[in-house]
Amino acid sequence: MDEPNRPPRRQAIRQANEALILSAAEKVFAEAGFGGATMQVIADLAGLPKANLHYYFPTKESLYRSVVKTIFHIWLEAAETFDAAPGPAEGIGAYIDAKMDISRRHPHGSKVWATEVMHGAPVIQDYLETTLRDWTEGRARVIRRWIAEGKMAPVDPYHLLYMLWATTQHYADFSHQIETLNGGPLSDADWQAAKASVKGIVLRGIGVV
Amino acid sequence: MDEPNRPPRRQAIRQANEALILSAAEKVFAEAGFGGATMQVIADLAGLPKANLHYYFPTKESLYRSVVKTIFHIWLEAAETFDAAPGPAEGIGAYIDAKMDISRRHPHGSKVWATEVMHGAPVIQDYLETTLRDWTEGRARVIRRWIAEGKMAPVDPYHLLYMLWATTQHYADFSHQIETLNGGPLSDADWQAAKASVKGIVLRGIGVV
DNA sequence: GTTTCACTTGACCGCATGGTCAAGTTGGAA
DNA sequence: TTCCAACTTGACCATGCGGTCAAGTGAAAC
Repeated sequence: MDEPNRPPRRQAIRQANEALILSAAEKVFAEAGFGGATMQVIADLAGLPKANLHYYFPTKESLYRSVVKTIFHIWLEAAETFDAAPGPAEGIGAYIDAKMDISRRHPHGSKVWATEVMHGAPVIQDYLETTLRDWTEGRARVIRRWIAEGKMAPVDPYHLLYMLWATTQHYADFSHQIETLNGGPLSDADWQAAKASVKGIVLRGIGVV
Repeated sequence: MDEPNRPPRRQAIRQANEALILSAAEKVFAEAGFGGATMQVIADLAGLPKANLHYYFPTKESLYRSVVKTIFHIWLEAAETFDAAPGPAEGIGAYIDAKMDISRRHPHGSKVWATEVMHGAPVIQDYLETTLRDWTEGRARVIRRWIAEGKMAPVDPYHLLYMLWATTQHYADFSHQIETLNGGPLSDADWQAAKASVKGIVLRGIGVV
């Protein structure tokens, strides 16, 4: 972006504080929603005075916006797995793995994104209409090609993608419900089983393996 | 419950007003979250003075609680489809149909539920631990029986149920994203296609049809 | 050493919001 | 007709919140 020339020490402090605030904000926004979150609580969690938050992020909304964009870009990176794959077994299998890993490592971000979309995407509507639309159409083309090449069953690419998104993000967004039914947090083995189950049903469902 | 003896005319007014308020509250809570929703906005949407809301629902939280319980009971009714079915093709197929129909007819309620669970289920935790846990264990038993009878592939019942919940509710919770990608609201035909896609992938994925 | 400027922070402000209240109004029992 | 309880409603209050501000502090440039 447009980083002004800053001495390295200062810049390090800035980056560290911004990361601290973003991390705290992600958690608080996820657990309380935008309206329920307060700058004071975020400040306390970050270990900074409230006024300091407003120094780095002028308004609550600008802070929120940064949090939402962070998770979105993490997801976009997971897209890489989709592209270079020779067929659906590898491409979709790896995409499920990648998204499940993100659900495990960034559950807060996923929840913030979900809430944002449920509220009508007031701050990232433009992303939906540009970046996400392009990305989705691109993958849909790949899926249609695989179908044409006889590598998978003829399913609607969009509804398949919705199923992938829904299922993988469910493990982040509804983690509380899952953990309640599971009698506690998911272990490493539980996560492996979850990934295997999802991949098994989806891949067999689209005629692969 | 414990309805006091009330003259029929009065009771009709009461029921009508409560329904009016609940409907408005469901929409506002879904679109703004608990913290973002205001009693004033709900009152305006219901066409009643704010003080009147507090007459029927003493606090904002009690109103919210009623909204959450409403959608939960609607979902429980959809469970009926699961029980009497002779096998997974009919049982799970009908369950998907039922839940997709609910997503279409009650998108607001689904969003409120999703937000509630994402926030750690502060007001319905007991429901998760009792009603939902029992329901889930019951269906898991049915699925295991179907597997034992060779009627479907051996998949983990819980992860299968999570996939069903995630996928069907996605069409309600992420309706805004779906409509953006779709270029507008889903038509009757779109919904039919969605149901067919979901059923096709899931049923084939568990070795049915 | 001096100056400068990014950064820190406690105190403060205006406003919106959930909730209250007391004065009505209405429907129905006697 | 009388009376009571259910219901309605505008005005009001206390609180918590996002955001501001002005007085600091300390690291780097000269």
